[in-house]
Order: sequence, then C-alpha cells, then structure tokens
Amino acid sequence: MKDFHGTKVTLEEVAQAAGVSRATASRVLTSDPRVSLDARRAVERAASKLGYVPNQAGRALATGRSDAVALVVFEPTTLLFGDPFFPRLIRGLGDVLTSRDMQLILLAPQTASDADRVERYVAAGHVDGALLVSLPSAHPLPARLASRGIPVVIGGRPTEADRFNHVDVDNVSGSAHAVAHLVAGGRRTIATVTGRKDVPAGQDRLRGYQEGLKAAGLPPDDALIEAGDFTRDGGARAMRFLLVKRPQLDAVFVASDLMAVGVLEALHQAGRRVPEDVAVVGYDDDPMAIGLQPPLSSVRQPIEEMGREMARLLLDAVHSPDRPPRKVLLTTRLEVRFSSAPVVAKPTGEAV
Amino acid sequence: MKDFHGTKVTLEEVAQAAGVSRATASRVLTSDPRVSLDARRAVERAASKLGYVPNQAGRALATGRSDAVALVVFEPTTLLFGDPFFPRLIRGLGDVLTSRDMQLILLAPQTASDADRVERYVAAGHVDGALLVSLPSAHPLPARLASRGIPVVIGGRPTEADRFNHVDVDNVSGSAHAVAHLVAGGRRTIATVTGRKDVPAGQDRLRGYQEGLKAAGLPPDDALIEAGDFTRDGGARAMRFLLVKRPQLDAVFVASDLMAVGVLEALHQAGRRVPEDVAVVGYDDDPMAIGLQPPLSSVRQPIEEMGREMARLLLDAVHSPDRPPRKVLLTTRLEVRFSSAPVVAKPTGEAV
DNA sequence: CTAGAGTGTGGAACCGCTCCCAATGAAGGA
DNA sequence: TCCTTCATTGGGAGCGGTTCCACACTCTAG
Repeated sequence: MKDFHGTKVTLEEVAQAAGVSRATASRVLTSDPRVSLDARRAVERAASKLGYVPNQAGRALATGRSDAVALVVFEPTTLLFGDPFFPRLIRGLGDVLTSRDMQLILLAPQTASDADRVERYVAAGHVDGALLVSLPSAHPLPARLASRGIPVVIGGRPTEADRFNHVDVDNVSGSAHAVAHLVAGGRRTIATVTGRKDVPAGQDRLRGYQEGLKAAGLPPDDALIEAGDFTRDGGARAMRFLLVKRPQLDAVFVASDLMAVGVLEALHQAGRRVPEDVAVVGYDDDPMAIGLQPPLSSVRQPIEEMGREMARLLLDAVHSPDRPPRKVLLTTRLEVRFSSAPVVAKPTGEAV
Repeated sequence: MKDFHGTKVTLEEVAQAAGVSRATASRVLTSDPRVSLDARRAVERAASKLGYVPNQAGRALATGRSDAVALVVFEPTTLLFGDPFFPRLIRGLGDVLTSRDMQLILLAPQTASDADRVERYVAAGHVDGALLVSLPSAHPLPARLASRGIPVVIGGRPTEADRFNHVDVDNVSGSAHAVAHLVAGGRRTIATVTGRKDVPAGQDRLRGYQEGLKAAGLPPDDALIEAGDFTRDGGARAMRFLLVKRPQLDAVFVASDLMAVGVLEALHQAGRRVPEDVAVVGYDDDPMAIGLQPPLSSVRQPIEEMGREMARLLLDAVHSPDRPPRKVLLTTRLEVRFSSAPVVAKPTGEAV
C-alpha cells in the first residue's frame, strides 16, 4: 500500500509537509501539550503519510536518554535458553517496561572479554540502565557501572548487598520451609542437590536446607549434600552420587526443578519409588512440575513479580539518580504435590 | 582503582587532555591511519586514563550506522526459551557478528502491536538490518522493512522466496531421507507428527514425509498424519491420537526432537517398545537426543552454519544495499541411532 | 632554489532531534 | 484604549561524534 521508497524521512520534511516549524512538529511527536489542535492534526497527518519514524540517534543525542534498558544475564547461552526462569522474568520485566515504552535488550556475556564489552555497551549510552542477574559473587561489573553513574538493579543477592539496588527472593526461608515440610511428612534422612555454589541463590538455598534441618533437630551430614549445576544432567548425576553415599536417604530437596527432573530419572533408574521410598521437593515451580511423574512439589518463586519489581526500581533510579539504593525481598510459597506425600504407616506394622 | 566520578567524558575532553584537536582524537579512535605516532599515543593514553567510551548516539548520528543487527523471532517467549534451536542459531550468528564487532539484539514480538513496534524500532535506526526467523507465512514485516530500505535476511523459507535474502535448510529432502531410512529398516506403516502448519519448516517436513512415502511406493494415509506444535506435550498428545487411529503403525517420523520426547513418553505409556515395535526418527538432532531412552535417531540441521550464513548475508546487504537478493540452501544429515534400528526377522519365523 | 607531492592537523559543517528563549497575536482587565 | 497575561510558534543553540576541506609543513625532483 504505502511505499516509502527506501528514503529515510526526517522531522524537517514532516514539518515542511505540515506547514509548521521543526520545533512544533517535534512538540507534537513528543506529546507536548502546548500545540494548537490544527497544528497537531496537520503534523500527525503528514507524519503518517510519510511513514515517519523518529531517528533514535538524533533523539538520544538530544535527550541524553535511550529509552532502553539492558538485561545482563551471566549464564552460558545453553542454560539461558534451557532455564524456564528467564521467560518468566522477562515477562515480568516486559509488563512494566512496555507500559513505559521502554525496550529490553538482552545481553549474555559468555567470557570476561564479553563482560568488558557489556560495560562499554552500557557506558556508550545504548541503554539508560542495567538489570543484572545470575551475577557471580564479587563480579566487578556493578561497581564499574555505578562508578560511571549508570543506574543498576541486581536480581538476587549481590555480594555487597547495601551498595546496589536489588530484588531478591527469600531463598533461605523458602528452602527451610521445604525441609520443614519433608520433616512433617515423616522424613528423617533428607539429602539435597544444590545449585552452583558460585551463585548466591545456590548458596542461600543450601543455607536454608541446613537451617531447616537444624530447626527440626536433625543432624547435619555432609554426605547428604551434593552439588548440581542447575542442569538436568547435573541433577541426575548428583542423585546417583547421593544414592551411593547414603542409600538409606528418604527425601531430597533439589535446588531447581530442572535438576529435579534429572533426580527423578536417577531415582527411577535406581528402582526407588517416589514418594513411597523417597520424597522429592524441587525449586522454581516450573510449569512442567505438574506434568512430571509423579507431580513435583516445588517452592514457587514470584519470578514475574521479581521482574516487575526490578523494572520499577530501575526506572526509579533512571528518573532520580541520587536516591539511595533500595532492597526488595520477595517471599516464596510451597506448592505441595504428590512427590512429597507423607510416609504412611505400613499395614504390616513395620513402623519407622 | 579508577573512578570516573559518574561524569560522561566526551571526545572533546580526551582531545584536550591529549593536546590535539577533536578531529585528530576522532581519527585515532576510528583507526584512521593518517595520524602521527606521537598524536596517536597521546590520545590513547588520555582516552584510557579518562575511561572514555564513545557515545553511541553521537557516532550513529554522524555515521548513519549503529553497528548492531536485530534478530527477530516470531515465537512465544516460552517456546523461544524452550527450543534448543535458538542457542545454536545465536552461536552461529555470534561467530560472525562479534568478529565484526557488531551487536546482536534479540526481539521477540508476541502480538501484532509488538510487530509494529519492531518495525518502528528497526526503522528508527537502532539496528542496521534485521534477521527474521520463525516468520509466519505471508507476514507483512519483511516487505515493510524492505520498502524502508532496510536490509533483511530471512531464516527459513519465506512466502515470496525470491524477493528476500534467505537461508534455508532443505527440510523436504531431510524428511524424505528420514522416511527412506525407516523404509530401509523394514517399516511399512509410517506415521508422522508434524510441526505447526503455519510455519514453512512444518509444511516442508510434512511434504518431505509425503515424498518419502511416495518414493518408497507406500500408500498415503491421512490418518497417519497428526499435527503437533513443536512442544513436548504437543508431541505426546499427537502420538496418543495416532495410536488410537492407527494402532498398527510401526514407525513415526517426528518433526522436532522436543516433540519426539513427548512421542517417546506416549509410546512408553502405551506399552510400545522402541525400536522393536515402533521406530522413531526426530528432527533437529538436539544434544539431548543422544541421552534419550533409547538414543534418538534424528535429522541434523546445520543450524550454526545457518546462523553464520545469515549473518554474512546480512552484513553483505548492509554493505552493498543494491545487490539482488540471494538464497542459500543448506543440506541436512541423518544421525542414525538406536531408536530406528531395523526390524529383525523373528526367530520363530513369523516373517513380515 | 623552487614547484609539486605528500603528511598531519585543525576548523567547521553536518547528522536529526529536543528544548530554551524570544516573539507574535489574541484575550482579558483596568 | 492600553497594558498584562497567556497560548502558540519559530529561530537557533546545542547533544557528541565523523569527515570534508584547506592549510602548514616537510620532503623530493627538476
């Protein structure tokens, strides 16, 4: 229908076509109220007829803003695309960002030089601020960005918790609750497959597990702790180790649902029934958790809410740069399903 | 160590610190050879001391380029992050793009208004060109972008194949080969779980299946065709339908590995042994195909290569906009594993 | 010794947009 | 009727780079 014949049309041309000055045309397009109805209509008509789209570079140069924020994910690409955490997070971010007409730009630095590139990218003004997730402990990036005056919000618990805006899920209490639930179901030898130890969420979930045991008066046992890496295969591998080290275990708390899939497979292969022999609780409440065999109990994190909160915090920081850093802590909820059903007293009377 | 005290440093300041003009400083930073060694060194020192990063908006405005390209994925976010296709594609794109210092920007329009937003985003000069994948048939976006003179490369087969640069995998012959392989293994009642019918890849794989049957002289049977949607659950559902409609089937060609996972589950639940009772061939050769029970035969697409080729085509188009559209067709390879092992003549002599 | 050909360099003109500021004219009040 | 006030407008100065162009200078060759 319309053909813009490949030429970039500028504000000047729109103004000319509408018979007004460039300044007035600009006002119309930035929704400045001080424009007469006539002028407004003329400009709008001209703009749509010419297929005008404001040039980003020009606008950014004049305003000093880019109307975009970066989501910087420190994960190998394969994990990024495997982990259901990210679509949920992005949905939450999107809720807030699109309502303010802001673009989300995804950056996934894989190497140290990539991380430098991210710093330059952000410092070059491509974006107005950065959202950082899966940040390894003590990574220099947040401080670097902050020293350049770039607003930053961290998802998860940063190393220096008070220096930066951050939104975290209460991983410790979420995990402790999961353990308490297993204890309440009659389990006594509770193992855990942890996440990566270099990620705060992994550390916190382990701590919650330990606190849960302690609260229940159960003895700690390092052989019941096996490190996973947030992958399905890693979960299966960890479970196999646990079964070798502590064959008598009767429950496992797994630090992510993806790993829990591997755990269930490993248990199945080892001939253990879930939940009769071993109860399993996962973490994340991935949609697939319901579809697993048996349906997986899981700690539900408010990830969409986390995204929304991160976006809000960042937009606030962009808007008023001198506000001191804020911290938001979100609570989890345990979704109880069949994989952690309580032990039943056996008919034969062989009590536990 | 270094603290840039939150102020943006400009080229002017670098030039001043180095005792040269802005022009000379700019030459150094754009690797223009016509600069004396002294000046070059002075500018480089000043730049690194001040932590200078060129402002993107200023540069883009002056050069008319942004040194970034968009990857536009027409998929629901959940699929985008579930499908292992994308990390591989992105790796391939990255190979070429990072070597030319170009940024990749991921856009995943979910709605029609998102698609309009993508058009504006690209037209605003955020990027120098666009890579389009999973494009629904007859989507107006490529033509819209082309009419604005924006270089475009399509991954997969576009509706009007000759108007646009595109890189495609030969889905038809790949699928036909898979069927030929099943026939060679002694299978005679070969069903298929298709992909989404509105995606060219889905259409082509179905066509390849049909051609494969025809080439083998097997009769077509619509009841052996069941639509999936490229998800695991969709695959399981489709398989269940097929088992009801044609219980005697002895092979299934599945248009993606993710669906094949569901297919294997459904077969297992129905008590069919793979490959003894039913042979299965998937598509994509997802890394997990090897780990499945049994290891899954699969048509391997050269996805990384597709990404590289797409990036090359786009960069060429950015560089020389008047070149006529080109087409690249990549070939597949069948990875034969245990899930499609041939039927063996039974010891009892009950020949086929 | 001088014209001609290179080198490096700085001044200044853009790139497209926003926004300050001054100017205009109409409306309202004294 | 004249002066303020207010709404609307256009001129023009940037924003931070790149690059054209002219200039100064050095170095050869005639």
